[in-house]
Amino acid sequence: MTETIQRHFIQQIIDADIESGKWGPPGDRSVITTRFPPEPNGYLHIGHAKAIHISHGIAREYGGKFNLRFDDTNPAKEEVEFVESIKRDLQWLGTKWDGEVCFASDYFGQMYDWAVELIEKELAYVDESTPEQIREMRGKVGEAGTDSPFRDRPISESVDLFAKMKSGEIENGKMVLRAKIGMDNTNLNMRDPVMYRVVNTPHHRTGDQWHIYPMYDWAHGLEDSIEGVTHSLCSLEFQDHRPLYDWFIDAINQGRSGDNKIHHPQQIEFSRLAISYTNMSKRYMRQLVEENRVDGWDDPRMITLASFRRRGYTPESIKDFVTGVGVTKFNAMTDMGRLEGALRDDLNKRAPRRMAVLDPVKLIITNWGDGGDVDRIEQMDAINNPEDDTAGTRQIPFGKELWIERADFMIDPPKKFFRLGVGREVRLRCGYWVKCHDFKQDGDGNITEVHCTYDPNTRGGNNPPPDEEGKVRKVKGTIHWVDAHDCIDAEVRLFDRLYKTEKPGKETGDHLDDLNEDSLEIRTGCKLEKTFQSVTPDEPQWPDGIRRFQFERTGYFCIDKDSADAKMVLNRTATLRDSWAKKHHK
RNA sequence: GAGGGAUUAGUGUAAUGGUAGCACGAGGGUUUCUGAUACCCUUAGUAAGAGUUCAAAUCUCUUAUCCCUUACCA
Repeated sequence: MTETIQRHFIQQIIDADIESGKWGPPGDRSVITTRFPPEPNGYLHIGHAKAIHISHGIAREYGGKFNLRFDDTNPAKEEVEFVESIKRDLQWLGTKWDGEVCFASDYFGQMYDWAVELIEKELAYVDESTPEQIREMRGKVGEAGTDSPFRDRPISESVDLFAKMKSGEIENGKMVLRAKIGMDNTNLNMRDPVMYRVVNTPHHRTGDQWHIYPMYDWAHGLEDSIEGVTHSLCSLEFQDHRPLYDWFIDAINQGRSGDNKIHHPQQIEFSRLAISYTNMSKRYMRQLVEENRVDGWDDPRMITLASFRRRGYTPESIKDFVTGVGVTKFNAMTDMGRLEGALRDDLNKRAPRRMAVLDPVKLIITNWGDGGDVDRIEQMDAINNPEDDTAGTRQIPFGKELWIERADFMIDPPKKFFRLGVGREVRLRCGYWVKCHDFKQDGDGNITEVHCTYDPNTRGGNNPPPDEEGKVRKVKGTIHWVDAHDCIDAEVRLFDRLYKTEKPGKETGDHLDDLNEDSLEIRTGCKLEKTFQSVTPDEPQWPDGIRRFQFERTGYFCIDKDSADAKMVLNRTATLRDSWAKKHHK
């Protein structure tokens, strides 16, 4: 059987480029250069992870280069905090950029010179119209715009005014530099687009050195060109900008020849990531943070990379997920469940097992003290991870009184309920088999105690020996537990989706209308096995330092940054799949 | 009312004129000291119509639907 390696459409374009020698000697793969160009105006989210993965993956695959470049062309919205968080997130993902971090602001001088060149070639002019007038003159879809009265001003006048804009003599909004392309273009982006505007705001890197800042369309292709990017990969909404991207580079190259021509990268667009029950809008996220509807940019319910990290997601699972969604031009809606699936796949293999009771009820073994040793504590062997032979074992205490999960006992259980009820027997994971004979309730009918007897022949969860007739007693269910006198109290945070609709904000236009008010449940008084914190030398370490566990039968958890020695705080990363619950919700 | 993209099982994604596959989901089963995991089985698709061709998911045309574009944001 021949294995066909599937190539997505961008890889196919690059394969063809390499064969034809478009960027260098035919067959030379190392010329391929990509970049990730975030604006430092917010935190990276899972959608960025897709973009990073595509561009970075291509550079690595071809043995080329991958740049991290901050597109810091708007000082009004950008902050150093975001530069730092973006670098941190990239490092967490395991994405290594080549060379030094790049900044668009490092190219401001070069861009300015090129802009002057365009003015001198009569391809750009300074416009003193107001923003409103410019919008008016741009026209509408389907009808042509009108020329600005400043469109044909003398070159020298534009050169002088542009210099004044640069030196800070002009107020915000009074003047812009525009490209002279044509006001009747069917593509509105091409109707004499603004190249520079005046922004008299200090820049987080260049301070007050500049008073004009380049617009995205003018800047982006030049940044790519300067860095020798071959394939400038971006999302679908930039398709209409590609003609402009090309126009600006062609305009600079107009009148140049040979080696004087600047490098002309190729922009290719792919569809951005969309996940049900979330919204990738930075504006929405910012609003949630600023209005304190969540606990900061790394609130575990958000979809920033920082929030996934805090919630306990692994970088590997995020990479697996974005790999799985593929690279196309189709506006796909990816099911949230796929992300959880990728997480479970990874954590199932790696997360050490522990026992924890989230909603505790006391279980009392009434025959425990029959030999007069009521306070006896036995140490039970427990396998740290059945999926990982190298993870070793640990010992956990077992005594007369245990905590079990409230949901594991029913007064009047249905036939298929494989847990406790009066007259039913279950296996306590790594412990003994216990049979229930009684229970206690408080005045409100809540269960307060479950009374059982244990079978000494079933230690360590093993099956008891066959009876005289050779029949082996069996038990259908296994439940988890924690020794009541030797355990740790903890706060556990359970998360549900932040939004209750598939496309937040779609219906009313305001995403806040779709906010799930019950997205956070804080449980206190949860009981963790005493040994939960002690990592045995056999157990794997997490490279990012986040401690992750599987609490058997309840899900994956990690230690939150709010934890202190006196108060343990855990986040539930994800539940385990639960076919029992699924069946009974129907 | 313009321009630019897109449309393949429920979802996502392959097949680039020559057998429509894969993954997830869903349903069922086996195994099991986690109702987890693992394994097995089942499930269902080329948006509609026309044309070119020996042959069309693939090329052409028409229609439908969805997304993007009317910032001195990126």
